[in-house]
Amino acid sequence: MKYHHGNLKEELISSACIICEANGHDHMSLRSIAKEANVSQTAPYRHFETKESLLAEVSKRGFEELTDRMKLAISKGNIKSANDKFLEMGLAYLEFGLEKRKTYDLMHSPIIDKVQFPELLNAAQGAFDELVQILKELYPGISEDALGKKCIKFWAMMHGLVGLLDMKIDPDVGSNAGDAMSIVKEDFRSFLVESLEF
Amino acid sequence: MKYHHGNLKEELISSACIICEANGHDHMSLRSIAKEANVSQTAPYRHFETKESLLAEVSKRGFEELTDRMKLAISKGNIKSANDKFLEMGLAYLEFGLEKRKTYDLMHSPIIDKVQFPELLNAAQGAFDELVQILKELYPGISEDALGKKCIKFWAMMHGLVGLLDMKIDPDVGSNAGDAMSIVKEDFRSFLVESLEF
DNA sequence: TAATAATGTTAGCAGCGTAAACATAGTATA
DNA sequence: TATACTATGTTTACGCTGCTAACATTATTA
Repeated sequence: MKYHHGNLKEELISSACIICEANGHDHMSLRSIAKEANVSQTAPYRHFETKESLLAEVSKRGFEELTDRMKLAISKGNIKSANDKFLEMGLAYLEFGLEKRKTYDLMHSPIIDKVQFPELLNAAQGAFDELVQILKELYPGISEDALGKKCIKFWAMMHGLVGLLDMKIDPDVGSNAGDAMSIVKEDFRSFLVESLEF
Repeated sequence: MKYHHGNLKEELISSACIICEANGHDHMSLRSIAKEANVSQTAPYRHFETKESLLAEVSKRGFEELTDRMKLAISKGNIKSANDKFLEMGLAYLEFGLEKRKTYDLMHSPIIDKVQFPELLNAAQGAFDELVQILKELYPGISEDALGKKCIKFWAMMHGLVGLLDMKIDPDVGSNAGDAMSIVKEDFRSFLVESLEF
């Protein structure tokens, strides 16, 4: 076992991501993360000023994955119309929120002051921008003001939906969350279609 | 100073409510609450099994206040149409969320497992039921299924809005949040009106 | 009045985030 | 190559936390 780990920062982050999704950010200690990496309790402080800044990194990766999923969803070959893209993106958002619920919670938790972490703010903005793009396609020629309001409305709705659906899904489903998702999917599709007609 | 406090449970709860809104639930220790009530650190354990159960009580009161505000908003003398009621209720929700942001965060925080606190679940349902009532008035003869979807949509939107607006309000406004609110109010009104036309 | 239940205190445990002092290894410069 | 410097690790320790156990006091009830 060598004194210098070599890749500790990266390992701490990915361990933190795993522990966060497994236990939730409120049952996650710096010490346990350090232990996972076979390193002393205070070693993380050579790479992160505070626990919060490590959590900020986990949150940032969450937004990056969310953005990737949203991008992927609208780049499938068979998706052509802006309407379909919007639906697929909504589903991708919902899927991420439900599959990675604990990470999603961290991403929206007030324990991290996003203003203090510009890169995190940036990553969050990246996901939001995907929605902006789709809505621009969906409502060509829409004014900036109206666009802004539509974005907020849909973003708020999707965010709220994750919270509500999570409450409603039978907790017994547990690890078999994929099935619950497929049950929800069709409902969500018609739900979003209806929203478009709002 | 008498040995028995007489009204400790109640005082602990109201102290907790104040501290929560002042510091946020994540900067709130049982010990500090006990100190506030001039009582030993472990005295709260005669009234609450765990810290979580005290927080659950704080959360419950939050939902009760929210429900009260929603009820009050639609019972004003000059409010007659279902449409106006809906608008006023939306504003009341938004106001509560922004004015009592830290409490609102606790109410939606995953650190409290609502399932373990039926009274809390009940209080949360109470607020939701207010929305259901208004939407029933707004869409008379609507099917249960369609009603459910509309409820979720609006609830999700309002919840999401609180999160978004809180991000956008200039942090410098600080204690003068009332002014920021009045700026937001008119926007929100037109925003909700537009939503109704969705 | 005596037993019991309710409600308080004191002492102490293990876990936490974090700071300070020190140890070791890799890197740049002479 | 020797030496200084920087980066990255460890050890130790502090004060705070939620919580338990054992004990003290008061209120209630038989």
